[in-house]
Amino acid sequence: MNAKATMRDVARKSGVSVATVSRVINFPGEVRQETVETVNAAMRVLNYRPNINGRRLKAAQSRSIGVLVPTLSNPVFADSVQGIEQEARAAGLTVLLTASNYSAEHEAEAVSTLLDNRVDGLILTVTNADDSPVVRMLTRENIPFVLLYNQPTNPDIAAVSVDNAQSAHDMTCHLLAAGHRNFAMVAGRFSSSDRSRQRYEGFARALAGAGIADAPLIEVGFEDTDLENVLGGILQGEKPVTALVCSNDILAIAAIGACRKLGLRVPDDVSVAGFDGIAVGGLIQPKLCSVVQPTHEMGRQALALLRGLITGEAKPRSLLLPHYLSEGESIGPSRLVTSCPL
Amino acid sequence: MNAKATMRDVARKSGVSVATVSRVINFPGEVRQETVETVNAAMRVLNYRPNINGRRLKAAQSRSIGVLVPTLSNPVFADSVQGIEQEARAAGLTVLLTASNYSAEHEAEAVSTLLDNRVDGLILTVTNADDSPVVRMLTRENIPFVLLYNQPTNPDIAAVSVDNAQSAHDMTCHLLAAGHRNFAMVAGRFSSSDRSRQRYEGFARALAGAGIADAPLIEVGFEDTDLENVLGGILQGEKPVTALVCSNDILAIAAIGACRKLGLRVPDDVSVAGFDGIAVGGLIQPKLCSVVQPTHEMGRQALALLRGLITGEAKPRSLLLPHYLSEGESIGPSRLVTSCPL
DNA sequence: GTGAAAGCGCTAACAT
DNA sequence: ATGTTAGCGCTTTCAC
Repeated sequence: MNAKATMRDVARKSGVSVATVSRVINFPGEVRQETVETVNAAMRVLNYRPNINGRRLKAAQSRSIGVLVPTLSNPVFADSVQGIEQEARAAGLTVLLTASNYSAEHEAEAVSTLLDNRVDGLILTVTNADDSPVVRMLTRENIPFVLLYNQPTNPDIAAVSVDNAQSAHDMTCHLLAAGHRNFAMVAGRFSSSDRSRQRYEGFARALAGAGIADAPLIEVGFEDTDLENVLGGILQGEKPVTALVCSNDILAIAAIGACRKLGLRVPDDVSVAGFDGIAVGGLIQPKLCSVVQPTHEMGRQALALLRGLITGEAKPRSLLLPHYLSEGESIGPSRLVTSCPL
Repeated sequence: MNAKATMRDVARKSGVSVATVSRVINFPGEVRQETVETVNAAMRVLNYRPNINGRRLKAAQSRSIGVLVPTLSNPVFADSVQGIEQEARAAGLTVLLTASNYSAEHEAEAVSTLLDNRVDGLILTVTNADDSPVVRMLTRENIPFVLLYNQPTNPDIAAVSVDNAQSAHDMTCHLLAAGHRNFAMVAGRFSSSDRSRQRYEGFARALAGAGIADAPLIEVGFEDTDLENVLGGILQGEKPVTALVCSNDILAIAAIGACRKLGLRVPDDVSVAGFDGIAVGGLIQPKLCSVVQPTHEMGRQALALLRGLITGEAKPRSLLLPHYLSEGESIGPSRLVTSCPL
């Protein structure tokens, strides 16, 4: 039925030319008031809706942006997408969304699809910002883009993140100050997340500064929710770990669950620290101690920066947003501190 | 620099016509092998990328779909979007995402923007499926769409959901069976969520069946995370509520937190039930007892149905997917059950 | 197997 | 203030 009225139909119906209709839509000020009304009436009657594809073809820009995140299942990403989407809506930009499932292959494909869609720019989280085919492609093709959560070494790459290494360092020092000496880190696969690696580096550096060199690193897949087996060994050995630093909150929450199953109390027997500061961390028992990132704000800022890049008003730059340690009951003093004052 | 090679550039470079280039892209079988290779080579050299807007303008369909959810901050929506996105990617469809923040006004605007983008169809969760300007608009404009989570009365509207009333009924019966007689429901604003209302109806019906008529209803905004004040009254009065049914898991988790702050133990003093079955519910202590919806699968099915509607192979229909009660420790016997066998 | 040309719906000179 | 017209990049008859 409603075979989509075109501008011509509107023009015909209101007895003007298509140019005038176009003007009514884009620059109503340049058209006589009376004509404007006639045309608007015709549009309403015909239930006219401009075909954005015609416009885009002409304008050579789409007023849309692409967003690529590893997954929406981790609230840290969902929240920033929420922030991006809000800002984008306010700016009249359409958001095209895709997820990579932490796979570098999917990343490349997904970005390619986004580019096929002629997005004006992209916001994305890649597995490894310092060695990314996607980043190279975008740079080569001269497409405005902003990395989110990634913290690239190259300062000429636009990025919005927290200082991953530094914040992991902070968290580790916090645990050292609580008397812990026996550490382990549970980290998402480095090959899937440079953030995870950077956080590990901060962790290791803090320990090195305290003269601790033997903290085990446990890399896990991002789907692993059952940490019981993998943690059993280090938590129950003869030199049991008392402080578990996790590279994100999802892992931390899973770790707390695993501890419990192993009959260990958190934080009495083992302290658990997380990363990201997702909302549920504050709702669980014990409240999760975490490095809080301003996720929503990061999304907004990423979009703001991207808009600048698109218009050419901004140059690519790395934004390091402030992080902080949330208060939380998942961290306590080391049970092994007996007679050894720090 | 890279002023975007067009099909003409490729044609010129490879000494053929644009028609042939187009064929190489769309029907390589119809072109001589040798030509195909020449053209492909030219495309590679020129770093050619088809302009989808030209194609869309011509084809009058966009191979894109719009997705509208209340928020991405609730995992129940984030997860289904994840499911939609996965399926869409597999089907070569682009996803345009927007959020309404539970506002009917935003809904209308957002859908309008999506339609401006000439999406082939939409998947959306509206505040009230039975009285929705958006649903009317889509129906009028004859745009394929599938409601997600909404459970409309009209069976001719395509929808994918669980049976909200029935599942709330199930949950309430479960609590009745545990000996509870003093109920309250904590529900998201009915004006923002028809699901919430439907769940309340199931709740009320179950209680009516048990001869209980005075269970308080507490409607809260979707941003309310602090339930302490609002729950204090009913949990500590002279006839304290022992069973709290919440219209979603976020509320339930917040409710458990509130109980704790009020000095009440869950489930010893008060049982708390949730809705949705989000993953974190299984990670908190006590494990949340909830009505589980197959969120991811619902997203996938919604997309599958939408695809059918778009191609015309399917007719609109309401899909009711099975729900189940998760095991959880947030529900226990009523502490008031002393000598009163059910 | 390949090319010429029309046209998708829109915008923007340019003309009146 | 309004109309005419030439494309934007692509697909698709229809010829050859």
